Amino acid sequence: MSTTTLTVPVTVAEHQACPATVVLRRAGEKWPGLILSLLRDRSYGYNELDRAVEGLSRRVLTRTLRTLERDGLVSRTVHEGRPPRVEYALTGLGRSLQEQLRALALWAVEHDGEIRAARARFDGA
Amino acid sequence: MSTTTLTVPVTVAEHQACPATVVLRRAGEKWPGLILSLLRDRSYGYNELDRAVEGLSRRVLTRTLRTLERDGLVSRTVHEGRPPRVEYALTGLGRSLQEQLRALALWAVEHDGEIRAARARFDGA
DNA sequence: CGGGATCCTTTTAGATACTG
DNA sequence: CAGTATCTAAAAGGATCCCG
Repeated sequence: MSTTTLTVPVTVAEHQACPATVVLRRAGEKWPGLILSLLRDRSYGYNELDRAVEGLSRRVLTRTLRTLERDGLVSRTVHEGRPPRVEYALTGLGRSLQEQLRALALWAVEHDGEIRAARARFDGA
Repeated sequence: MSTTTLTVPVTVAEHQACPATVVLRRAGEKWPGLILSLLRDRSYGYNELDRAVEGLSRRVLTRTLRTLERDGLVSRTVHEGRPPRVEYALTGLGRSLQEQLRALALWAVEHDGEIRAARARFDGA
């Protein structure tokens, strides 16, 4: 059994360079988590994603997909033909991350009541 | 055994209101994750945190602590005396979230190489 | 259909100075 | 010691128009 030691970075540079920080920040962005959730069930075309997610602008959708692709989380496959179709799907790495994010999402849903209660208490006082 | 179904919100409003989104966004902010990591081992005083985290401005530190406190993740205890001391510590809820975030951080560290390789591939092409 | 380019608004973070 | 107030900078998100 292997033990992984996770040291806490304390300087700005270390913190910013830490892979954990980078992943957390990416996950905390507005759309990537939602895109990864959708792709969990099946692959999507570009406009299909655009329609599936109301309120997401094409600029941001494109930027989000490029970033996910660059990080190896999502694959982009071009199918020639009429009309052309570009297919986005989770990679193995993407699926792996999606599962981690899902665990965090489940935590959030489970503890939502506690958080709301804490806020009510704080705001009341 | 209970089954929790996690539906994917598709509209902007749903997505923004979803507790999972809120938690992810908070976790993705620049400092909360680091603060929670530090508090995992022991409690800290205000200036102690300020010194421990190089490059974090007091304004942001205060705001971060207030938010964590409001969400019930961190407790703030005032010890009267000379000099006065305010002690910040994880609550049970905070500890619970910290463990989740730690799991994600471990994932990030484990898969950092894959992500970097994917980026190199993408940038090369 | 599947984008890229340009311009603008909102959100988040940081610098600096001051206070009970 | 433990903050607050004010102001500025940077990053994320969005609207709109154009193109192969």
